[in-house]
Amino acid sequence: MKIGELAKRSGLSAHTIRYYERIGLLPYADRDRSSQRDYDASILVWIEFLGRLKTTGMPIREMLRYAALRERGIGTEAERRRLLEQHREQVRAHVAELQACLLVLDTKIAGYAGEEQRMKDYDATPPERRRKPPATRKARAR
Amino acid sequence: MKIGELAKRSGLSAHTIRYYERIGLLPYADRDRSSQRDYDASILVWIEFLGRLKTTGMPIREMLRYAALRERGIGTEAERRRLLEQHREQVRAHVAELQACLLVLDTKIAGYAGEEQRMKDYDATPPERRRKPPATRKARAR
DNA sequence: TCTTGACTTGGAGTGCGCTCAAACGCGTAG
DNA sequence: CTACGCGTTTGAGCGCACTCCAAGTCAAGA
Repeated sequence: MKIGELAKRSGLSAHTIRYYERIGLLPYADRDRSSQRDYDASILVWIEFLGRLKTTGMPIREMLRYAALRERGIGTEAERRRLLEQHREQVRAHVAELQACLLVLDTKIAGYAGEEQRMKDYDATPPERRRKPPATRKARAR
Repeated sequence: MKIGELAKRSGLSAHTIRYYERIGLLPYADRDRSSQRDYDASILVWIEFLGRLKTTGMPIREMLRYAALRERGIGTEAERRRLLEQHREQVRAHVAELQACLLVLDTKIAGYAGEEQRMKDYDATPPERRRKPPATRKARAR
C-alpha cells in the first residue's frame, strides 16, 4: 500500500503520515525500488490506536515514549502498561471535569430558556388581562 | 482589586488577563489614576465561566462571539443560548468519544495485565512441576 | 530620598501539531 | 514520447493560545 492509499484508509493526510514517521510515531516504512513507502495493512491498527491516544488528549511527546517502547518490543510491557494506566486516569479525570461543566452549561441554558419562556408568557397574556400595556416596554436588566 | 490579586484569585496569570482584555474576552477594565486596572469581584464569575468554556474545548474565537453578545447585553439572549446549546452538543459528543476510547484503553491494559499474570504464573509454578526449566527461557513473541 | 515591587504598554517569542512549497523522480496510459 | 499523477525530500510557514521581554510609571515603606 502506498502513502496515498494509506492516507485514505487511515484518515491522516500523506503529509501527516510522513511527519509522524519523521518524528518517530510511525516506524520507518519500507521503500520500494523507487524509494516510495510501501505499507503493510497492519500499520492501520497502530495508526488507529494512536488516534485514540490523540483523541483522549495525549500529547505527541508521550505517544513517542509509548511508540519507542513498542519499537523496543518485549521487556517493555510493564512500562507500556504503566503509561497507559496513567493516561487512563487522566482521561477519566478529564471526563469527570467535562461532565461537571456540562451541568453548569445545562443550568446556564435553562436560565436563558426560562427567560425566553417568561417573555413568551408575557407576550401571550390575553388582552383582557393587559388593560394598560406600557407604550414602550422596557426590557428587564440581566 | 488589582491585576495581581485577580490573577491569584482567578488562577489566570496577569499576562493572560491582559491578553484576554486585549482580544476582547474580558471587558476593558477601569483604571485607577495611575492607569492600573481596578477590578470588581464580579469579573471572577465571568472568568470562571470562560474557564468552563475553555475546559470543554471551546476555541477562543467562539468565546469571543459569546463575549461580544454578552457585551451587547439584552436582545442577544436567544443567540447566546443557541451558541451554548450547540457547544453542549459538541461536548456531549466528545465525552461519548472519550468513553469509547476508555473502553479500548481498558482492553489494552487488560491485555498487558493478563500477559504479566501469565508470566507470574509461569515463574510461580512449583519446582516439582518444573523438573527441567530451560536454561535460558525465551520470551514469547508479542 | 531611595528602593522595592507591582503595575503599564507594544511587540516579539514559544510550543504544539500540523501543513505546505519547491523542485524533483518514477512509471503507466494514450 | 510525453503527459499525468503520485511519489520523494528538506525546510519553511501557520494557527492557536499563550508567555515573556524591554522599558517605563507609580506608590508605599525603610
